[in-house]
Amino acid sequence: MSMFEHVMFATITLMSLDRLRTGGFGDDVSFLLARANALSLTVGNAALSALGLKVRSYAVLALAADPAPPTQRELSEFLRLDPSQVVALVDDLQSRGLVERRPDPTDRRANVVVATDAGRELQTRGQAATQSAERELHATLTDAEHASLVDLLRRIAYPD
Amino acid sequence: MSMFEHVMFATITLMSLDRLRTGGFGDDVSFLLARANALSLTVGNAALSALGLKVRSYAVLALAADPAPPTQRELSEFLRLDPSQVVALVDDLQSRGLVERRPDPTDRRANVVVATDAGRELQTRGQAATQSAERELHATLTDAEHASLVDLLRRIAYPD
DNA sequence: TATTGTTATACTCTATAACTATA
DNA sequence: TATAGTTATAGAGTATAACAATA
Repeated sequence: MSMFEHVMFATITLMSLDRLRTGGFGDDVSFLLARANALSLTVGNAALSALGLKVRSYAVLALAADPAPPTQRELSEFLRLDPSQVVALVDDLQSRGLVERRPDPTDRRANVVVATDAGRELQTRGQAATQSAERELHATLTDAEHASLVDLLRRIAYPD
Repeated sequence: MSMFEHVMFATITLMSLDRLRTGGFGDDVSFLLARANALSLTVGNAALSALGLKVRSYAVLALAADPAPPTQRELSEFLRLDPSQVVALVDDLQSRGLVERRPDPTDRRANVVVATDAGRELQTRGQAATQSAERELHATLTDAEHASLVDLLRRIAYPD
């Protein structure tokens, strides 16, 4: 079953799952987090696929387009990826001319990953695509609720 | 780098990532969702590993322990797993005597997955382990905020 | 000595298609 | 004709260790 079929099928048959989600388990934060994230990933990847990007590669590109671009090590920590996975992601984006590896002036071991002009252009389009997809996913949330969700998630995502 | 080392390292060096998460991208709901879920998964799997469970297998076990246990198809839809993955998960739990496949009285094609007594006992212990881990992860949230988070996540996880 | 990036490898998870038995 | 479960297989994602260059 393809992911698309799965999503459609799950939507169509969602009514029949009401009894499962009322069984106590369906209110588990970790479970809701997993399910919400799975939906978000599916929708995000679908929205980015026309640009040849996925959520992962878009995240790297977006951070590389930041005024203060990250080293590979910082990408690894921030995105919770193993350093060896960052190598593969950056290799791919670099081979497509979207990012460059530049020597870190303050540490010759480190590479700063910085978006090219083409990369910035694609990042802008990717941002529009993901924001549109996100709006669809959060359509029932008011602005205040959206802000509240960001605050609560941030406190879990970045335990201080 | 092992997952444990990664978590420790990420905690220690989190301060140095402040500038990344203030770059606009760090407030993305989809990104926060991914990061919060990754943390939740890591903590949950760690808490369950002593019981020989992971978040995935615990979820199946918990649903099988429900008074109205699910069919494999329902597990597939609810957990957003391909039916073939459910086969493997149930095979594993069944080989350990934690769940049984029972014929669905209303549909001879379907299997109802129901927890054994041993499965229920392990599920109880798993619930304690995950709840404890979850409390740690959400330590800074008040009860009202926790309830609010559940409500908001549920509206994203189950688009009605 | 410790850290950054890299390579290689094994492992887990996910996606896809084909099959069977029932509906 | 469609659905539930199963099997097999390929692909994507992840974990682990070892290495060269640099701190």
